[in-house]
Amino acid sequence: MPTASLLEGFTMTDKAKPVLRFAPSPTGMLHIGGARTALFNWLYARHTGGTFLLRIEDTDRERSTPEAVAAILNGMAWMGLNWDGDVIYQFARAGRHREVAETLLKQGSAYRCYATAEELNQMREAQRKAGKPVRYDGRWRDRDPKDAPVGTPFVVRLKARNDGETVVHDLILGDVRFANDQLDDMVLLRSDGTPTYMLAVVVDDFDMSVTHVVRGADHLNNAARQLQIIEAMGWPAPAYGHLPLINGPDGQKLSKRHGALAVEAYRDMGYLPETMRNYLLRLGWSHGDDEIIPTAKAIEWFDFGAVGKSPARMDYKKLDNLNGHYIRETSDDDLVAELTAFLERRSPPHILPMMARERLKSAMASLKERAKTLVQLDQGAEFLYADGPRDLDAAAGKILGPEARALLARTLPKLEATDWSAMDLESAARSFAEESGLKLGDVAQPLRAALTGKTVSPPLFEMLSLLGREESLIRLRAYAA
RNA sequence: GUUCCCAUCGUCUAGCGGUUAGGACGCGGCCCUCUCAAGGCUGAAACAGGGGUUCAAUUCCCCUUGGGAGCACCA
Repeated sequence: MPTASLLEGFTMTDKAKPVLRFAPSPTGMLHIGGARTALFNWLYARHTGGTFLLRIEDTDRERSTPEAVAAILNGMAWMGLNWDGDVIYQFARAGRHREVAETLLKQGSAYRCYATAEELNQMREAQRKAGKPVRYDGRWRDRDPKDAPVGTPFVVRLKARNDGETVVHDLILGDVRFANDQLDDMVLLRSDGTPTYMLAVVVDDFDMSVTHVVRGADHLNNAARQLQIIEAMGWPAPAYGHLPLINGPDGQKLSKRHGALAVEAYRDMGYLPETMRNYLLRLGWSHGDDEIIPTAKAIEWFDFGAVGKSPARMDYKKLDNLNGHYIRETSDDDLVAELTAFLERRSPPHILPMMARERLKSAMASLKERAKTLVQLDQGAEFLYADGPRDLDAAAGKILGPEARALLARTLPKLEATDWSAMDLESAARSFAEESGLKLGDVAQPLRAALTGKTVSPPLFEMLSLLGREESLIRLRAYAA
């Protein structure tokens, strides 16, 4: 029976609507795979008007940390995945889990196993040597409890059926069948009396009225085992959906070696949450030929039927392209705010002066065309941050040789004669180039190098005008000879 | 080893028995152009292999091969 106290938190739960959950274990950051699992759960809940719960699986006291919990919550918040009701902490429910184990024990669906760790290791070793499948051999399954050694610690194991088969009806993979004799008697309660994950998920999902268990495909095998517990308790089974895993660009398992696994790392690399949602969604899910799928559309369209079955690889080039799209799509004001916040998050924080923000705002329309990430946006905007002559980067230094400096010097009077509007500046430069038998580009590149310190920038004459006559001339004169 | 899952361009994918096998990223070319982008046009690029089923297989079935996951008193 569900405990009353637990259900109180979910008064908003509509019994007729789906209930989904994301259930990470707080042993590390929210990584990209977890983020996608959370996203798919969230999308389906929002699509159906159902409920999306967050449960922290912290039954492993050794490895669970408060820092990891915070990281997961932050990651979810950044991704824009809001959950309904309060966060549920699994460890707090250990009493209830034990209660279920007791019930199982009482009704004969579970038994005490007194095998020691060394004993089990030997057993597995022998099985491996003999080339046999490695699994618990059921040595205490049918023993008379009277044989139990007194005062020895024991675990509680499920007395699983070993005939017939268990079928996982999967929303994504279809029916997956497991012969019951392949599944051994899993531990429900450890020798210290704490519940294992296998027991805890089943009990919590039932108590939380979860209707759809959607998680990584690494749990597919577990589904069969969990179904056995559910069957033993006579509970209704949830619908399952196992998402294919995400691999690294090389097709191998996504690991630290590929870098940047935590969702926060993507934030720090300058990706927008909307980009991450769109990218992760398309990694394994499709809607015809659609590529650009804003979150609102995703909610409208999402369904498990269109989830692919095969594992996908991360493609950073495509991520960049998508991010560039969403950066261009973002309003100039919002981007200034994003970039400002991004720079302030840095260590050490970079606080932009008011003047720089003003310039940023004016230049943003041009700047954002050229950036795929906030990092690139920052780099492209650097020349706006402070006054005075620019330091030249390598390429700009190469351009501003003696000849170019002389040309720059000859160009200056022509510019000074204008009203410093972009249009006037450009036509002055054009006619000067024509008179000198040069192309506009020949005249423009030295100007650009001196003005920005780089060979790449937003349109030159716009930038001259934006920086103003005074500031521009200071920068240009510094390199005119 | 064993159980389970998967298999269309380099990558993400559309396809749900009959298609010139489509789109996107990336790559090449052209156009635009003060640089770089953005944008437009365009090119190269795929049904892992072998058996069946069928008038007809990318599509359905089997095998092989290749990837991946699970096999703990972790989750």
